[in-house]
Amino acid sequence: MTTSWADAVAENDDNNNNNNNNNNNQAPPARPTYIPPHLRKNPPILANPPVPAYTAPSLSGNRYSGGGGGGGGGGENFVINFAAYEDIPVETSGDNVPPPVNTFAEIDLGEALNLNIRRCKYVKPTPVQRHAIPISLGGRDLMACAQTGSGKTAAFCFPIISGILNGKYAQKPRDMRTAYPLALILSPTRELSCQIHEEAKKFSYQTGIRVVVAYGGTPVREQLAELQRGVDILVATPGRLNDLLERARVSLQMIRYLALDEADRMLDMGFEPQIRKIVEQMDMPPRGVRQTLLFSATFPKRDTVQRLASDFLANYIFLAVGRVGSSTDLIVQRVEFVQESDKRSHLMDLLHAQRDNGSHGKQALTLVFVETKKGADSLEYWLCSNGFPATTIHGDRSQQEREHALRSFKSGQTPILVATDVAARGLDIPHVAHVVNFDLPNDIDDYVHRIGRTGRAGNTGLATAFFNDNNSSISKALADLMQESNQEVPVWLQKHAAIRSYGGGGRNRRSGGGRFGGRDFRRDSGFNRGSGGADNSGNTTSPGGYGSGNNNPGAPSAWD
DNA sequence: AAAAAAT
Repeated sequence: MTTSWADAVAENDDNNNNNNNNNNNQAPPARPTYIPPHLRKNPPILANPPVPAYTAPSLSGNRYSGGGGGGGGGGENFVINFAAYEDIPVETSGDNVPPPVNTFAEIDLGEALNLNIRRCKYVKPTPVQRHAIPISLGGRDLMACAQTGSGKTAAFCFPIISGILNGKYAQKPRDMRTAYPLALILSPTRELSCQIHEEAKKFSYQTGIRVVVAYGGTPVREQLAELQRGVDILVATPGRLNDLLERARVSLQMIRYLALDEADRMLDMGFEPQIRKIVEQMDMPPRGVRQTLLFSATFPKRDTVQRLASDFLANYIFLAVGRVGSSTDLIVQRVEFVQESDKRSHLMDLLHAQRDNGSHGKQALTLVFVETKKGADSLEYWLCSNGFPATTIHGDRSQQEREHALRSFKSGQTPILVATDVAARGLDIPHVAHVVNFDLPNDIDDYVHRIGRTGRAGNTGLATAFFNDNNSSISKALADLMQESNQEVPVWLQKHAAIRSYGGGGRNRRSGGGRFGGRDFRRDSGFNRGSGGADNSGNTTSPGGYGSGNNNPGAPSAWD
């Protein structure tokens, strides 16, 4: 796997972190004599490391670090088609929304962070970054909707890092056993936490800020050791964090920043109690005292947003970044009517055809989504025994197996990955040529997430769905979505959808029906809208927003 | 109903 410059230094850094121990050797919460992390470490801040070739700012390309998931792999850089998102619809609402910026230079993120941004070859902020960073730097709470890969991680990491570097916080309690992070980033899957951790480490390089990750499925010992060396930013999944909190190995009383990634998913049934326990029932400072940033890849349902916002946020700003209509062309979506019993042989046909079309002897990466963990295992077995090298990732596999499967897939060693929805969100897997929805999800947002694993970063992608009568709940939403993204909708699907919609059956429409607009439910406050954020003139739109053929904001995007 | 997440 490609090892980026930042990965290499990050590893070196691990051997050096005993420099940083004074993190915890400090007196109980008092006021100001806090030593910012970048001063703890006896500078020379950023003296040695070579700044790799720095591409001059360009309007057409923004280099991206692909964020190595699964413990360091995949840090491939890829280029995002920037022109495609100059015209992305953006909505903000709330009191006194700070105006967006057009360049990183306009924001004072500090020298160290600026240098790291250049090292990561981030040339120009993405739309979500242009809006979210000034809002966060302004100390405001934020609810942001933007798809993964749109630069969300940086959008919440930059202000957190900058805030910690500039902050004058009370000293951390002196405590040998307990770690006192200043920022907490929660995410719903282990692999996603890994990915965020990797990125946050790159952004924090040589700032003295310590980023530690904690997630389950792996021995707790090493994570405890890392925590004891000191932690400023803790990235975690809820289960393991709760465990650490109960053991009093982590205290949240110093938390200044709380970020929830995939916030809508985090409040799913089953997750919510864990999150609430962490946020409301431990020792975390209340909302308004800490700064809270919620990021969601899809537009959360109305009641979810309201609950989230009213419980976790204080005087927040709502930000929604639309999807790129034009990039939809990069994903060709097909739907085929396949009976349950024919699915396997049909998949086989697809894979054969793909192999015959041959991308230069190398089989293109194919990601196959199924509904159940059991189904994933049995399909993997069947594929393997039929001569198609496949592996699988789902929640019943050990963490080791999961990470191995991901690596093996990414490297092309096993070019077919059978996955449950654990892999649908957030995970950055470059070079997926084909996404097969072997089993369609019930929720159209999950479909959008899944197909978004392909067609990334300017590559074309193919998404094939197997549809049968078990999927009628999604037919209307699927047909609408395909229509919106200029795909060919089979007549049989249109008919199916028409039956569903007759008499108000279209309940499972894209969450939030009118998609853009009307999603900040504090209708009484100001409502701004800007196209690409160039102007943030405070225009008031009627709820429903982008009705007038603007640019197809409901379509899925390739750069999700 | 399924998936994810602590041991």
